[in-house]
Amino acid sequence: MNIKHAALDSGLPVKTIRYYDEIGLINPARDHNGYRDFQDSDLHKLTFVAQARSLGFTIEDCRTLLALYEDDARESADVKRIAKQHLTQIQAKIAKLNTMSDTLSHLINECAGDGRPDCPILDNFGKSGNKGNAPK
Amino acid sequence: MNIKHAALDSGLPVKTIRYYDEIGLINPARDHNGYRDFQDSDLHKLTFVAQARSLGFTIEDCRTLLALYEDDARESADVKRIAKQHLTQIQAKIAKLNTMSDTLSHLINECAGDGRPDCPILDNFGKSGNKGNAPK
DNA sequence: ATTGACATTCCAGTCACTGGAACCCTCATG
DNA sequence: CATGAGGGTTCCAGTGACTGGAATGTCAAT
Repeated sequence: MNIKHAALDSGLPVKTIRYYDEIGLINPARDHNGYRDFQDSDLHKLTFVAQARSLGFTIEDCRTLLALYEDDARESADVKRIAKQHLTQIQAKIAKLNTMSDTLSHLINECAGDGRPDCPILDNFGKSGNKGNAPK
Repeated sequence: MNIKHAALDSGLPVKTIRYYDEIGLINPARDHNGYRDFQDSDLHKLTFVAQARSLGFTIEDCRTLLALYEDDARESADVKRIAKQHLTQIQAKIAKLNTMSDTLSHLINECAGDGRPDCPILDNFGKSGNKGNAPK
């Protein structure tokens, strides 16, 4: 099966599949002409990674998860731990975005949005308010 | 005022301030020795950008917003429009993350997380489920 | 022989920094 | 006066996960 077919089947762009090959997530066979030749097992891996990526797992997580997927002696606890960690990160992101959304919504509501220069949004940005930030 | 002081005052890392100079967000004066010398106006800009960035605005948005901030003839409608667009993007991200969170929570709940290999999380990843994805 | 649709590799760019190397300046101390 | 600490400077490379483009190769059909 050629790469275009693999792309259509997995739902991934051709470029991305080549990239996954380059970083060693997959390792499809090659034809006499150097073209990649995808087997069902390669397709499964691509689908797997596509699913994991769509849930926001990093490539490195995908690598680990793929290894577990192929390991008959795996313990589901390992998978669950990775998933839980990732969920925590997602929820942290959501919390941060919700804070942003709230602040921004409030400012937008206050802003007349007309032809005059007065603007609570800009006013707010001009006032520090984040002095406590640790610059690391 | 030296860069370290500007960093403490603005809550931004020194490196980031140099970067903002490099990309032309700020343009502080220089001493005889080549050191940056920050005025109050530079500090205001840094604080402004720090605030906008903390709400997730891109650097390019910050550039536009800074220009509006300094434009006495601005129209608040311009600011509001940018803010609204950004809010929409934030909310789209939140929606996507919520979907991820829901799916992942569900899978985690189903997973025993013990020493056995059976794992609904991996099972789910192995099953396409995203055939409809447009690879672009 | 040429066209078109495939495929390949390699290089550069994205975004907003961040780390590190190599070096300069200034002041206080021994 | 040499040295060291603690500022500053520039430039280069790396991050994550692709994405775009150029230059080139392959294959079947016209």
